[in-house]
This record gives sequence, structure tokens and C-alpha cells, in this order.
Amino acid sequence: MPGKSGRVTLEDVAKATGFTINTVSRALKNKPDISRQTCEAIQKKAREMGYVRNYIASSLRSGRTKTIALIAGTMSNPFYAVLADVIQREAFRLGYSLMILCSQDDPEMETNMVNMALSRQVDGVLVIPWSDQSPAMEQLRGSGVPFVVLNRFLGEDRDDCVLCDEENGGYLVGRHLIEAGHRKLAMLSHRDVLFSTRQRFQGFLRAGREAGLPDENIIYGQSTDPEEIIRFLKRWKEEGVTGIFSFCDVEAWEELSLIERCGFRIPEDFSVVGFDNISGYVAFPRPICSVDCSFQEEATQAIDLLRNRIHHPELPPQHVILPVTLICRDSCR
Amino acid sequence: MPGKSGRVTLEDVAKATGFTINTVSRALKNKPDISRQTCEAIQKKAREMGYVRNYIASSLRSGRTKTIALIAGTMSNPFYAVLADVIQREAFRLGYSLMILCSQDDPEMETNMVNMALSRQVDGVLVIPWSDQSPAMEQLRGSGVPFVVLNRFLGEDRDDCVLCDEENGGYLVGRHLIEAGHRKLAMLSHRDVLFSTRQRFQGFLRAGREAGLPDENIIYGQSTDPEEIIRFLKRWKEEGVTGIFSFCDVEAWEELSLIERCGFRIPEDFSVVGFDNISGYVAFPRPICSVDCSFQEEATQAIDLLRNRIHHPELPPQHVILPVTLICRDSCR
DNA sequence: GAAGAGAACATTAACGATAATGATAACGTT
DNA sequence: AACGTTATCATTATCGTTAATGTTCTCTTC
Repeated sequence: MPGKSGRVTLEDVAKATGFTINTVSRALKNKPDISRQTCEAIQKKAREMGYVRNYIASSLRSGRTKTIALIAGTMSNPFYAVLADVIQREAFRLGYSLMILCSQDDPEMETNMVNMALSRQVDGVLVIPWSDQSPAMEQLRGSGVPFVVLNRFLGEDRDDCVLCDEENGGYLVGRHLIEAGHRKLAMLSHRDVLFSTRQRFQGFLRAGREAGLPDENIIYGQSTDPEEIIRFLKRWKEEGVTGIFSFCDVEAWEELSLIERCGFRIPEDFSVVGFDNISGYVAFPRPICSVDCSFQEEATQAIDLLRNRIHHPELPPQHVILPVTLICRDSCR
Repeated sequence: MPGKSGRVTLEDVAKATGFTINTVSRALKNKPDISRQTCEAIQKKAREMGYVRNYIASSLRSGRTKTIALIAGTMSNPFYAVLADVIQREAFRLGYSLMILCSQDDPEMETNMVNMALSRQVDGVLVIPWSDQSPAMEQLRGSGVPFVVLNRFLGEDRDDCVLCDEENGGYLVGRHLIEAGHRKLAMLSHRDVLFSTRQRFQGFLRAGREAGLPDENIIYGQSTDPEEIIRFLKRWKEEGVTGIFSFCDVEAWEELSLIERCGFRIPEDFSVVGFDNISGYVAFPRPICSVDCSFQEEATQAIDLLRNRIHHPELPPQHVILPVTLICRDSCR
């Protein structure tokens, strides 16, 4: 018979079976010190009565909520969304529920999200900070709650983090374009304050040097303003640039339309390569050539690291660098 | 001084201020029966000590977790992702955290997700069931937990739901294509078991009738198989179909590439209209003509309805039908 | 000036689960 | 036969918060 709350509790099952609450609890968690017979009887009865464990009560006592938070920019960005999807799957597989918190790329909101996660007593946090100097991170570090930084590198030996081999990704793009015959390349990025941006460009540059191209043949342009990007494109066209490396696929798509708005064609006038290989995970229109870093692998490693940190808070910070591959599609000639 | 857990509790603040736990609790929640002076003193001290409310303990006592769950197919589908984004924003605004549960369009997993939500004692659930006869829904109904169905209609007077004016959406698409000069139209959908599909086609058909077109000029085709869809397209081309209505934008994008694989061009050979207007919310490549139903409005209404249900379980089921508009883009001539 | 009304704070008892011990019976050991 | 083991289950004390009452004390009011 369910209690007043309408939900069946351990006490209800205890009364119905004649055992104590504690025994029922242990039986349902398959802990030792329970005879096989009692265990099965209790589990059967609990199932019959429709018992579902109250994680709130469980969490208060045990100190673990079996919940992790993901703090990202926005689910409107398919990169974050796909990542959230695989993280949720992986979390569920391990008995964790996932709380999603979107900062909308706003530092103040990011702090709010950290506070929300903390007040909800999550066991751990996966976070993709908006910038490399996000104030929210100080908050998080000070809280003592285990966390893993995704896709950002915030300094040598501070936090656990999982990110892909950015430098090699940039290198692969550069080499691919050069092998396709391009001799003058440009990288386009919305923001250059990120570690990722610098690393990707480093690799891009390395590919150029390796092929014997002078450094001035590997150009870098940064802007979020469509009009300015258009000016970049027109200038580059005049200067003989034929290969463009977009910081990521989402930016690449925006740039594709700008390129076409200028009357240029892809890949005839510009070959375009992106990053993240979102086309490989979602049925989006306009698949583009891109660098792949398995989302699944990232999610698995991130949660692994987080659980490791939860159980061993004393270990030194760990960095996981994931391998990347280049996926060729027809945005390149 | 923080307790052993490392986190500051009400007790710590109580000791530091000389009041009891209860008084501190009331002060921090701005409840009555507290003098203005003590209230401010307590709040100040709590802030200084870095107190953050333990929602787990709070939830256990009050019976409310201030958490809602969203059960959707997958975040890899931008439709769900964008919806999740606005829902998270709206939830946060009202002090709720959001738990994301993806069923991966698998009925069994959907049941798992309902159970996860229940065991986490969420205050309410927003659910987009995979099908109109989802077994998970029975589970959810039986639980007594407030919930609102999104984007599905599961029968006249059972559940609360929020969905857009599907029929009118289909009608707008039909009228738009006919006004653009098309005389033979087809609707393409992956699944026809959904209420939405039937309603959209009804509206589509109504537009045709209103324009005096015979019913056989308004064709319906259903398939998830790319090869079969290609056969549809080729046959329709021969039959003189020039306007295609895709069930939703995500399917539309897949169909765009199939159309081009057949050697047909857009919009010269086929005008294509989608549904959901995802292009209006995300910087995706290839914006298409589509029916818009404000995500923001849907999220707001859904959470409103849910909160209403939480506070008034006795009210009769409510249905909210959201208005739709057609957004014209160049996938149509 | 006695009764009543507030204001402001304290006490007590949960919420439902689990960790840490206790207790009991059955059994083997020497 | 006395004692230790082991298996199995029970008791007790929280976890941190909040709802429901109690308790003072001051201030009216007739």
C-alpha cells in the first residue's frame, strides 16, 4: 500500500514482506548478507508493488546524486547538441542522469549555471567554458566538485580535460589542401582567444612549412562580422587564396553562404574544410570536408575521467588528447 | 565553518549567527516572521560563508525537486535540440533545472527514460513520445507525475498537450505552392502513424480543394528508404508533380540531396517546403521554405501548462494549439 | 490591568534512504 | 561443552532541509 505521497517507499515494501527497511534496501541493491531466497522474494514484491527508488532520499544519505551536469553554450549549436546526445547515452548506461545547462555564451549566465549545478549537488560537471578565462571556472574550482573541461585547454596542470589533437587537426587540413594543389591558404575563425584556434592554426602553418610554402602563404583572418568576412574573402580571392580552413563546421556553413553571396563557387573558387565533422553525425544538408574527432570517444573518455576524479580526488590532473582524422567531402577540389 | 562534507550548511550559518536552523532557513527564503534586521544579517553572513542551498535535502523535505525532465528522441535532431535549448532557458528563468533524456526513438528506451525521470522525483515531465501509441506513456500516466505532451496528440481528452496548428500548417504550404503556380503537389513523410502527419496532409489537401484541384493532384508518399523515395521522386516527376511538402525540415534536407542525386534541381524541377522552420533558429546551411511555430512560444506554453498541472492536479486536461506562419525562402519558385 | 493579538524566534518531527553497528541463530571447532 | 564463525537480518543514527507547532515578549484595547 503506497504512502500518502502516492509513491511506494521502502517502508511499504518492508511492511508487505515482513522484513525491515534496511533489509529491503540491501535486497534491492543486491548487496551481500541477504539469503538468495529473501532477496528474490523482496525484489518480486517490490516489482509487484511498483516500487521505484527515491533518488532524492538516497542522495541525501549517501552523498551521491548519480547526476552529472553538462554546461555548454547552447543546444542550438549542433556541435554541443550532438555531444550532449552521446554524453546522455553514456551517462545513462552508467546509471547517471544528465542535467543540461546552457550559458548562451554569456559569462554571467555561465556562472549562474555553475551555481545551479552546485546547488543541485551533482556528482560532477562536464563543462565547455565559453572562453579560456571564464570566471565561472574559478567558482567551479573553488567548489571542490569534480569536473572535466571539454574542448578547451585552460593551462598546463590545473584541471582534468578532454580535447582532440587540435594541432594535428589543423595540420591534416593544411596537408590535404596542399596535396589537392592549393598553394595559398587561409584560416577563418570567429574568435582567436581560444587555445583551439591557436593550435589549429599552428598545425595549419606546419603543413605549409613542411610543403615548403612561405609563411605568408598561410593567412589568418578573424571576425564575426559577415561584412568583414566578405571583405576578407574578396581580398583573398584577389591574392590568389584558393583553400579556406574554417575553425569549425558551424562557422563553415555560415561562410559557405557568404562565399556564394559574393558570387564565388565552391569548390571551384574556394575549397572549404571545416572541423568537428558534424556532417558525419547528423543528416544535415551540405556535408563538408572536415576533421573528425569521435564524439562517442570524447563522451566516453570524459565520463571515465569524471568518474575517476569522483573516486580519486587526490590524483594529479589528467589530460586526454583524442586522435583526429580528416573526412573528405566535396567542398574540396 | 563548513561541516565535514566540505559544504556550508544551514547549521553552520545558524551557529555563526546565533539563530536556529529554522530561522536561517526562513530568512534565506524571505519568509515572514523574521525581522528585517535579522533577515539581512543572516543573508549577509550566509553569503560571506558561501552558503549554497542543498536542493537534495530541500527536495526530500518539501517534496518538490524544482527539476523537470524532457524526454525526446535525440539531441542529434536539431528540432529537439532547439526545443531543448529554449525549454532549458525558460526552466532556468523559473528556477527549474532540466534533465535531458533521449530515447533514441526506441520504445523500450523510452520506458527506461520515464523510469529514470520518476526515480529522480522530477516535479514534471515534458515528453515528445516517439509514437502515438507509446507504451511509456501508460507508465507515465500511472505514475501520477504531472506531464505535458509536446508535438503529439494522443487522443481527445486524456493528457495536457501543446502542439502547433498542424492542419493549418499543411494548408499554408498547399496554398503557398498553388499560389506559386504549382498544380500537382506531393507530400513526403517518413512515418504516417502520427497525428501530425495526417493533420498536415488534411490541410494540404484542403488547400488543393479550395483551389479547385482534384484530389488526385495532391499525392501522399511515405517511406524511410532512400531508394524508395528516389523512386517516388522519379515517378512524380513524370506525373508532373512540381511542388513537394516535406513532413519536416530534417526530412526535407535529406530529400534535397536525394532530389539532387536524381539530377533534378531545386527549385527549377521541384519546389520544396518543409516544416518547423529550423533555418530560422540556427545558422544551418541551406535555408528552406518552411512553416514556423515559435519554439519560444511552445516552450513557454509547455512549462506554463506543466506548472499549472503541478499546482492544480484536478483540472481537466488542457490542449494548447499554437499558431503557425509560413516563412518563404528560395527552395520555392 | 487582564485578555487578546501579533511579531519574532525556537522546538520538534518528519522526508526516505543508507552506513554503521547490533543481535540472533545455526553451525563448525577443538 | 564452551567458544568462535558465519550468515542473515534488525536497530539506530544520521544526511540537510522544511512544515507544523510552541514559546516568549511586546503592544493594544476596553
